[in-house]
Amino acid sequence: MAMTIYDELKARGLIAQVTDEAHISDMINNGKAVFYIGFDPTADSLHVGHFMALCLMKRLQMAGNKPVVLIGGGTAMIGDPSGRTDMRSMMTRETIEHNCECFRRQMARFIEFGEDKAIMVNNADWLLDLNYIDVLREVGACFSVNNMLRAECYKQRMEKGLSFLEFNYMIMQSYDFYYLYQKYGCNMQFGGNDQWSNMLGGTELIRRKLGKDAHAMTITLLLNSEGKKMGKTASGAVWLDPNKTTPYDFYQYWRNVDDADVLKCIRMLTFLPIEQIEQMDSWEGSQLNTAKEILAYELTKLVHGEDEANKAQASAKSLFGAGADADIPSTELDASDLNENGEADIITMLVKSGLTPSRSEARRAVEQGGVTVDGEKVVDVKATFSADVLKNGVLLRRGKKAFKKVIIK
RNA sequence: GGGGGAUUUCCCGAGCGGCCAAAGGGGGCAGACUGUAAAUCUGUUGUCACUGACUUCGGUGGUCCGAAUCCACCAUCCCCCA
Repeated sequence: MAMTIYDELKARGLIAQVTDEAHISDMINNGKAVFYIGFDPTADSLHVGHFMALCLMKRLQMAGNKPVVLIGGGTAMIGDPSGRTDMRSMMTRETIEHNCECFRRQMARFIEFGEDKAIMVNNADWLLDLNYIDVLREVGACFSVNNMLRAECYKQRMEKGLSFLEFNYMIMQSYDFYYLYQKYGCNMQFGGNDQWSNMLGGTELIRRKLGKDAHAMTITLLLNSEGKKMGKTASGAVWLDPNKTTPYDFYQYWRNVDDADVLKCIRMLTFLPIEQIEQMDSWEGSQLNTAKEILAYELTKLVHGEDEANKAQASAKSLFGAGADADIPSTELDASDLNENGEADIITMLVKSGLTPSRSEARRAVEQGGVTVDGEKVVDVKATFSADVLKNGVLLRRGKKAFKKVIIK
């Protein structure tokens, strides 16, 4: 007989903490859960962490449960201090609203919304109108500051200082759960592992105010073998928005994960059947390269669609191995980029193509032998290429992994 | 409200009034080695018109031939007392 959804989540290593395992597995296995996950619109695109949560929603929705997507238009006004060492900069209302809108659009790709399907709510709709004194009397009385201070999520901040504003985040999140429980019969909350104490605040509030049981479950954070959050690069998060992280870069991010992390990623992020994943478990050495390819392809397909996944894979293959020229992102130069002899110099090409952020860095890259044009290493910083050569486009490569086709109009 | 301390390049962190574009570490980038991995070793890491010039050390003024280093004021943060 088929694996239950709860067992599958567990086998994939997605479940971190639960309030009551027996009860929760019964609910979600039998489609009795109305669950919510909150997303604070702190940026104008979702990232990999959100993606995991969305996948979880999708899995549970497929098992007959009802998802409630909560956009934190109200809580974003406060800022969640969990796991942070400093205060978030305050966002304006306009930014928050803009971000909410971006989230909404992206989510629609993953989750089915509509009658009897998933619903989306924004806590700005109820939090913004709250009256301070009423809230204090109604829910403030249910929270023990002593307990809150003991919560793990505030620990780090106790060292550096925690503003009263942020201290209230937990109360607002708890209030959300309380509100959704009453309005939509939402009986369960899911979230990242770092949300555990905030989530328990909600179940506790519901118990105190209504005498009812509500449940919480957290998703394991996707950490790499060094214990750092995955989905981050030196230049920031790996976004789901193709304008912020191109499908090719997205593909490459996963294509390049450490050996030690591939299987974990496949297990936690893809929808490949678990039996198939078990087989890969025994792979080792360079065989893992295939696993990485699968991971990168599957995820790109989920996020950007099959066409983009194929394109990204084709580009990668043609650049790294043998293979025909495929879609490689290109940069066009125009006459103003040429010198008086009608030639473009290598430094300009590197900067214009975005392969290098400054001319100094471009110079260094060349000096260190990290630049090739059509496979030929460029050693001279002053090297130039004539318009004739560039007319057909050349493949400019910086290091092993950064490429651009450069064409002159 | 009172007292004390801090603010340095992507991050942490050193920095004597001239030898400071600023030690060291982390991270990044590039090279070698590889499997588009890890580990290791090497180089590099403000900008540009690059054997030189220019702009940086919370902000604004000042002292001085000369300031990241001294003074004044402002801002922000931390700690202790209330």
